[in-house]
Amino acid sequence: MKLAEAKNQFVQAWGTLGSKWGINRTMAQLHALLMISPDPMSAEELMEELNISRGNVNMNIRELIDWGLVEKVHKPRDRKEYFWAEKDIWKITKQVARERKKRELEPVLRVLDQVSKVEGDKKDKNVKAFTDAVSGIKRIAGNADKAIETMFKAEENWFFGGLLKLFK
Amino acid sequence: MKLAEAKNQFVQAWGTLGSKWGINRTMAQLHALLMISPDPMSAEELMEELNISRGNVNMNIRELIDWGLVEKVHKPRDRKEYFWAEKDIWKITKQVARERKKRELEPVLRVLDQVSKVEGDKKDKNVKAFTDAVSGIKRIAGNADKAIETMFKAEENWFFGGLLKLFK
DNA sequence: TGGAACTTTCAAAAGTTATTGAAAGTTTAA
DNA sequence: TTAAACTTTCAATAACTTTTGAAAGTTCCA
Repeated sequence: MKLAEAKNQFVQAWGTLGSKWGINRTMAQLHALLMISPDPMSAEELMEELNISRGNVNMNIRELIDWGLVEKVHKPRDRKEYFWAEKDIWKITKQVARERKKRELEPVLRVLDQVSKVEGDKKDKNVKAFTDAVSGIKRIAGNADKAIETMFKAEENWFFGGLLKLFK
Repeated sequence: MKLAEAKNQFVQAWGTLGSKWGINRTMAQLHALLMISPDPMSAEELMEELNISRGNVNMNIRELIDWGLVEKVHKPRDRKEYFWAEKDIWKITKQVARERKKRELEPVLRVLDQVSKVEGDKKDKNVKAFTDAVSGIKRIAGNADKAIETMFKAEENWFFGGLLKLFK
């Protein structure tokens, strides 16, 4: 397989994966493209490679910057902005986990705390089913939370070594 | 907080969470409703609680059944179908992980295997950046895959006990 | 200061996904 | 076999999300 073809397939696959996990397809494709680019890329190059408008590149790159996955870089003697993506997959994984935890897990945990204050007869099977379900979810979500926190502090080695040793 | 209000907030929160993770909001809401219901519910009850059409209930319940999270149940002397959801959060977690792995992780791993056969000069920095990125992703994805496989075999206790002990 | 080179914004258009509801299909029991 | 009670399907449409592109904004430097 030629590099151009391989790149293309990779960018498509990353876009599809992203969209199945609630990430804008274009944002994921931009990220894919930057991840496999040894050099920072300009808006023009990104527009060109993905056949999308300047506005679209701008918005999605901004979002990637907001997620902490991409940075602007400036080349000396060049007014254009270039974009560079973190390439260490372990750092990317941690960063995505950190953001999703903050944006999605934490708000739900707050609601769970609220609703677990439900008042009512503990003998009522409806109340019991509700509180049982909520406390179960809180328990697992709280543990997922701790797991992510630990991951932030951990070395890549912990994941590729320690965790897997535990598994076998 | 009254049960009715708490239920409502929970259903909304679960729906929002689902939609941010690529799961149809209605499907997630139906799941939430069934998780906190001590008894199986009929299509009518679900339509009523969520203010949605019969067709919509039917499609999304079918999807939940397909994900292995909900079952049809029949009551004696009643032609109606009722729906019941698994309530053990550990089983739900494992089931969701299993399905997403099959539907989303595995297809990507197949593409990664394909594209890592890229031909070309290993000295070319573009080829190098590409193969480095792809092999990094394969490595982490393969490990996530193993982690999920292990989770399938594991007891809930492994997660709530062993894993967390390792963490501290 | 003016204007070229660039980036950002945002309202409208296109594209995608979810929902409805009516019609078709199925099952049950008399 | 019939018809009532229920479920399923699917084309139309509504709702939502993404993308465009032209206009506005910014920055740089002659």
